[in-house]
Amino acid sequence: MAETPSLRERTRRAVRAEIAAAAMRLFTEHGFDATTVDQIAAAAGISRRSFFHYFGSKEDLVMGDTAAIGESVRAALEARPADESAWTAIREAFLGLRSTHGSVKEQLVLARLYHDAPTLRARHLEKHLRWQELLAPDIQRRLGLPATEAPDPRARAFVAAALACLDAAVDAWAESGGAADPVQLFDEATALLRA
Amino acid sequence: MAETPSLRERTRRAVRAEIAAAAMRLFTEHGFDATTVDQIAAAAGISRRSFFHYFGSKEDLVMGDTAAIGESVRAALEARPADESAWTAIREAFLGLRSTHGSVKEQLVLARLYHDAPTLRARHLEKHLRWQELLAPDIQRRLGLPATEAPDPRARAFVAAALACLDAAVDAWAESGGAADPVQLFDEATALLRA
DNA sequence: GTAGATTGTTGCACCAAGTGCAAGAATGCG
DNA sequence: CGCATTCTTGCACTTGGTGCAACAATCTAC
Repeated sequence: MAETPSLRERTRRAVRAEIAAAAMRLFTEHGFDATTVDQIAAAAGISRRSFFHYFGSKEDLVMGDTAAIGESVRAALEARPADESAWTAIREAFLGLRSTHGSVKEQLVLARLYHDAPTLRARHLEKHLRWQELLAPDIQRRLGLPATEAPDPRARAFVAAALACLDAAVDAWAESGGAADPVQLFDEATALLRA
Repeated sequence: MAETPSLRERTRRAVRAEIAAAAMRLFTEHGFDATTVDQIAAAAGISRRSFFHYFGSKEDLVMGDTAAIGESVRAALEARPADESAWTAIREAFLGLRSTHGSVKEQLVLARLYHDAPTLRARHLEKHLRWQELLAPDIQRRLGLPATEAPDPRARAFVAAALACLDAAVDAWAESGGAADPVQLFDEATALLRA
């Protein structure tokens, strides 16, 4: 099943990983916004132009393939039992996100970056907007709303609210240095919304 | 009460209004992102450099003083009866937003701009992040959560969810061309969250 | 009205993120 | 080995945005 990637593909991935590693080093040291693409390229031993050959933007270094991750969340959501409630289903779909990216330590570093780099925060929120459209149709069904061409605003609001709970939970988890339980934080946040 | 502004202040405001008007004309015609600052400056009969003397950024043309508006929402929220529920209080505080900006027609144009200009959407979401911090303390009290130094993540999630409902409602209202009732849309969205 | 301080306007140079293009170097593959 | 493909790079350009300094306009006090 695992098609062996060509040598070119393998070296390409290796270079990508090297650039990303060099960038993360700089980001954690000087912050995301204070690090320029020129510095990253220099640290990775490539030209500025080549950097943009590997990553479409500085944000891409941190964010990964947001479209693919969004798709995986949608798939996880749609794989939940059809009669499961919207809240439960989206909760379980979100849980799958924990395993997709690197180690817990790396996730903490990323969460910290997201937390204090304004441009990253903005991109993060834009990503959630796209996810909103992606997840809304399934949620719309689970909420008992009739299927429509464009997503029902109520379903969109629901997904956005769930993502807001997720963000708040991850944020609080990052601020606690990894001590708090993000799943519990999420559950508490959603519980309070319904009270 | 109304301190007469100096001549300087009055002309400054007049110029600001002129620039904004010229910009809105270009925005509605070519879109926000496709309109450059140079074009706006040229249309307003000033230099590019002077434009940035009046507005800190292109987004400022559309967004107004976000900090001040956020403050007004916070004030409205805190002015609600102390025993009012979080949902009701924030709903009423949001209602005050309708009267602050121009006519309904202008609001529709703005909502449309927000809807299809990615950079504006991003700024809009960043603005809501700041409002989140602003409104969280009061909501935290209304939710019966103990007061803390940094806002409780549950209160932040609550405010973010309410803002998400507001956004969804305004968005759907704009898409309907002003036909739908945004207040009703908001109420339906929040009701569904609690079900 | 005029002198002087304040404020507004503008051009210039600069930074940072991107993008398109085309030349040249490196490299995988037959 | 040679050829075609791909990688890398430099260069010029766009767009938003900032700091600086010269110059013009205007307000104020005498």
